[in-house]
Amino acid sequence: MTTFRSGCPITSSLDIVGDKWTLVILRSMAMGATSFAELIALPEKIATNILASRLGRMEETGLIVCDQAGQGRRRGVYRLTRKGADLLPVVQALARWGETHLPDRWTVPEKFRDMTSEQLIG
Amino acid sequence: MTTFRSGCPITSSLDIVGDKWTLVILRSMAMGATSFAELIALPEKIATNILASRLGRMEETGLIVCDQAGQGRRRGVYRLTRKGADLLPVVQALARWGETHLPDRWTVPEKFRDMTSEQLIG
DNA sequence: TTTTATACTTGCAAAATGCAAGTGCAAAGT
DNA sequence: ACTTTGCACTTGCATTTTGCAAGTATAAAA
Repeated sequence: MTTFRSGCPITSSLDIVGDKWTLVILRSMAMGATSFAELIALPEKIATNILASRLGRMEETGLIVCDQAGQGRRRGVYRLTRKGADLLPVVQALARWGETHLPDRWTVPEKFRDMTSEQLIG
Repeated sequence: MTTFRSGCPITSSLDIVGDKWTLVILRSMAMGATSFAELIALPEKIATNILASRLGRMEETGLIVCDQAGQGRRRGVYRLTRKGADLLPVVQALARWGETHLPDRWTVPEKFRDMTSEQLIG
């Protein structure tokens, strides 16, 4: 269970997504990733135990759902919920800041820049 | 020195501001805090060693500057740079998400919601 | 039926964070 | 002048989070 540092909505949001990996995973899912394997293959090289733990917490906090989840392994695809997709403006703002203020970064795809939360959950 | 996990501007931004405290400090400075003491008094209760270390790193990465810094203690006031102030959209997006999706959170001041980066550095 | 791929778990090392206490300096009080 | 108070830290150590390497369970493919 998440314990909030204060009632501030900014701090509380950070208590949920303000770790090293959650928003990176979210970015990748916004760009189309749906499986554990795809997320392991990212250039950022997240460790398997961290990914499993982050996906678990993101499911708990309602940012993602896992279709045909249930018994054993091979758990099917992860999808963003409305709650998760609504974090897109945060990620887009980070992209914009990085492109403006950090040297030699990649350019994000145009479609990502113009995307809306609605498009992600369709 | 910051080591980036990849060339992605989103991930790289998170390599700079994606820890537990940096954006909370930034929020407080956007709302007017300028001194160590004011930041220690926040409801979030950041520890003194963490605050000192975060302020140091924020200065290194160019998010803030410290006026009349120099010898000994009593280092004067911290101010946001343009680079730091430009993170305001990220914080505003977090505020919006928190107010929408988390229960029983405070409401951020209207002036904060409508604020621009330019107003912060004046 | 052996191999391969996916989706994890486990054990332990390293790094980040947190708590409590102490330190150095300057201004204020007496 | 001398003590006290407040500010801005530092230090030492405990706890939590993250990271690496290896192993495990299941199912589909060969």
